[in-house]
Amino acid sequence: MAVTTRRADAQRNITAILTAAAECLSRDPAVSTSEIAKAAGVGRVTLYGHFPSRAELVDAVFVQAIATGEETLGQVDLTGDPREALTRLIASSWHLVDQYRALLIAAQDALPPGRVRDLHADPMARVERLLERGRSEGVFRTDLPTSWLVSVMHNVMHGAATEIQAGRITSDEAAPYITATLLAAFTPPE
Amino acid sequence: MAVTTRRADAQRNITAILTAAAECLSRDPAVSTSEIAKAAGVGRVTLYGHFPSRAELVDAVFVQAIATGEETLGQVDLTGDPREALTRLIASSWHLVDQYRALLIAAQDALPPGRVRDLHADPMARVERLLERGRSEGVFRTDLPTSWLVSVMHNVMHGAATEIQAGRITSDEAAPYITATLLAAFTPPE
DNA sequence: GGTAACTCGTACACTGGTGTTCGACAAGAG
DNA sequence: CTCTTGTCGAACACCAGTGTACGAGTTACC
Repeated sequence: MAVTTRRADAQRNITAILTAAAECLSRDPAVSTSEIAKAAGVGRVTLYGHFPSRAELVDAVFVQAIATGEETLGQVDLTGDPREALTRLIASSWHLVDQYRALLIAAQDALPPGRVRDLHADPMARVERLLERGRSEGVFRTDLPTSWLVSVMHNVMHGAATEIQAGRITSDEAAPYITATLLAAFTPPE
Repeated sequence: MAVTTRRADAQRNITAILTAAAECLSRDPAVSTSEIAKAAGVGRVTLYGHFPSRAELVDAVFVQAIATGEETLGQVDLTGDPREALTRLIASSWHLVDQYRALLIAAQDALPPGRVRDLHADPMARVERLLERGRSEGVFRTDLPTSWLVSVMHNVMHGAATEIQAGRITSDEAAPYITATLLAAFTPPE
């Protein structure tokens, strides 16, 4: 986009809308554009002036969320013992999962099918790489496909987010629970 | 409800609506009442004659689904080695989870909060009982709360349903994958 | 066969969202 | 200072769903 030609206040509003949308969508995946505009301190018309449709706004927010998530995850040390690396990765990523839970739902029913998965490609690849390494070193099981293990990790983390929201576990317990569960699940049988 | 006073054709329509709704909601959690009525071969007005609102219809369908599920699960032999009992339980329940996936979503955003969980109490208790027994026999881990283990089981099964729908695993692979994963995850550490 | 129960289609009122149009106004860029 | 760019609120058209009202027609039950 020709951001350079944009006037300063326009640019300011765009980022205001983006951050407001991120916050609103993370609370309620079905927020109306009106509420997002209001939260951004901007008229609804202005919002539509920058984002042609609700879907494109959600997409932009989602892309941004993935980007900042990637930044965090990129700093995690994935070298050394794969089990310890996985522990570190869980500690960082489960928080993101918890945070962007509702946003993911919003993306899933506002964006065309496949789009969500495409944007998840990078973070997914990171997990896959670590799991593959662990498998080749005999630390993680190889009797199940890597994609399945990734799915299990994903779902257990989401489950933890649900449990927290329901008040059945605390935020502090989540990471250790997830770690204990996944390390056991990924250990080779016998 | 005074089913006895109902005329025969009315009773027929009610069950037709119920089964049609079950099928439609299992495909798309957001189907309109019009489509359900159409699928049941009934006018929309007739539907509203029997179910005062969409929510009550969804509730009725959900109650029915739970009931038939309970019937299936009730026949599973949960005695003997807890690990083998769990394997049998997974074989029966994961299919139900897969089948009623969309219906659950429909229930979650049409029914008052807590209602879904209330109706799940029985199937949940069955799982808990088995896990508790396994724990007391030293076969399942006790370093994590039972409720967490139930949650993990739930989420892994739902994940499998997602993977199937995405075409990444086949229907046949699901049960063995889930079993292998959960048995490992539930095994006491060390 | 009469009657009460039920069904049907059409039509309507209502709700809550999306996206657009208009014209007046404000603010940044050069 | 001027002109372009952007903003604003109000209004509008539109869509899709829910739930209701009516009146004519049909079906089961006794």
